[in-house]
Amino acid sequence: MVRNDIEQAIQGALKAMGAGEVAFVVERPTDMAHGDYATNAALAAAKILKKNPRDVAAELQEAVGNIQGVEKVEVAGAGFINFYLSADALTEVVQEANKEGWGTNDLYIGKKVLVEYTSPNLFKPLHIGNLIGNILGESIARLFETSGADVKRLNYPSDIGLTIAKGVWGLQKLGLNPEILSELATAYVAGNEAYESGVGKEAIEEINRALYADTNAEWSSLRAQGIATSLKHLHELLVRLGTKGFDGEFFESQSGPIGQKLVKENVGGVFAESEGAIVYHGEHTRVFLNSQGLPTYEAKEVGLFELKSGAYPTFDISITVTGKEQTDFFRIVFDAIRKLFPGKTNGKDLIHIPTSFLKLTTGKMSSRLGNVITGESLLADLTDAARGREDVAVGALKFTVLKSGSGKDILFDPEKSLSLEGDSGPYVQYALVRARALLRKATEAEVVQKETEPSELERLLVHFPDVVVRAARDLEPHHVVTYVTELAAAFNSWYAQERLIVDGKVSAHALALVTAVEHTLHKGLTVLGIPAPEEM
RNA sequence: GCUCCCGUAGUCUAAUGGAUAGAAUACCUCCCUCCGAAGGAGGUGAUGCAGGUUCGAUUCCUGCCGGGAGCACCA
Repeated sequence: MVRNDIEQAIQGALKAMGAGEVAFVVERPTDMAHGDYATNAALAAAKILKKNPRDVAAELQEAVGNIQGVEKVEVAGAGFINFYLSADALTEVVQEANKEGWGTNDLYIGKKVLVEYTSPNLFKPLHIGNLIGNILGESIARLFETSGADVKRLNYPSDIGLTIAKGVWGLQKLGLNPEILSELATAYVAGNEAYESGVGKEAIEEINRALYADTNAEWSSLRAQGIATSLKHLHELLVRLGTKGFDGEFFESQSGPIGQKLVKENVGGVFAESEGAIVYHGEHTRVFLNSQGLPTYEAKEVGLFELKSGAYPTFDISITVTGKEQTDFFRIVFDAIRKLFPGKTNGKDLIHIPTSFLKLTTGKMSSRLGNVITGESLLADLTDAARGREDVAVGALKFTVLKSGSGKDILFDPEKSLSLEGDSGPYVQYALVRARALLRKATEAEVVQKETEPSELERLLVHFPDVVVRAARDLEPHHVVTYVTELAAAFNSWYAQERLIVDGKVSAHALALVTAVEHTLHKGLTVLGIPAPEEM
């Protein structure tokens, strides 16, 4: 790539000038008028060399000499050096963009990465928060894959505990069918109300204990049937969202006992007893086993790590995607896990990626089911808005979730928040569909060689691989969203001004260009997990 | 109270310490006899406040104001 050549030329020139240690970047300028690449090397070196930045820039400009693929080097502004690619180099980029490996990189080559996401409670209806985690996690997994990693997708559903007991209570009390999802939801709501109001509290706690101990065949059976129904539904919904299947599923009913045992064995070491509970004294104290000796969420994470590292002992990076309110929790729990498993965690990254809250605009919610919007109903409403196209609806939802940095709150107005116009999934999908329609038409046209001026499109395409690398490095899919939106806008603008097919003839270069745009939009959407429709 | 996160056009949002803070939406003009108008061209409009570091600050530091989250037996 030309960028690497530029970097090396600058590095060499700096060295010759006695400023070899200076840190500099070669990046895309904010404005295309400033060229295809720009560097701050002169600005950075000026201080060390005790010279005027513009003079240093002029010297550097001289020293870098000719670089293959660079047509023009200019000094601008306070001391920036701008590089303009030659028409040949841009043509080469278009050729590159049409190859299979376009947009892939080797940032995580040879790394094994575990991405845990979605992780719902199996007796509660899947809500928007679960969807957000799934959407972000899937995109993170794809970013790793496109950067060379061996990715394992993991799901960690909650299949035991008070919530499950509430559902089982409701199923039994109301005589509902655990094989029907809506009845499962009704059972949970009823159980939750009974628990909150106090009338069913004792009965539900009894069920909870019996489920843990597996001492009541009827209750255990209701639980098992409910879990099976819920899991089946989950997997079906995730297919509709475009999530690749999970490589592994670990359940809380497994992690609990394992974590309990591990914590118990390390009292006096990593853990300590305090007020009858077993705690970890980290940045602040957290309870791992409650005073009845039962594992808390913390201990279950310990058990989960044992399960994960047992199934994938050679992992390099372990990602957990959950709500951002758990950020502090994971800081301490990961700390405890490192102390408990020094050998298994040495040299490995344990990373928590926080998902944003979806803030619901008030007032509109009372007419809906309870006070949550289910993933199901959201998708249905969006599909209606998208004229019956679920792939467009999924695109709109995913785009909205992924377009801003992770952890930032999303304001969600069910009536209008998920726009299908402007900065949106459908906008990008539409540009792609247009490009594809054009390419279909062009198959009937005669291809001719014709001189064409390089357009803004080529100059945008250049940066796609760098954008993917940055997104993968920062674990921030929104960089890709921003880029893909920009490319779609540039293509729509091009489309309004230019004609690809004139009198049954197409220029070979223009055809390659449109193909490259199509390919790049497709790759970009794919890495985000957004559907790329043929027509709409 | 302690800790962490966040304040950018009316709204939503981008900017890896860099050039004239970039989009979208809403609002106001235009553009479908022409490869798909879920589109295109143009216009109005923004860094909470006060200091500091730097050649250069939306970005880093300090204080204040405003919002959110977490802080012992829930997950």
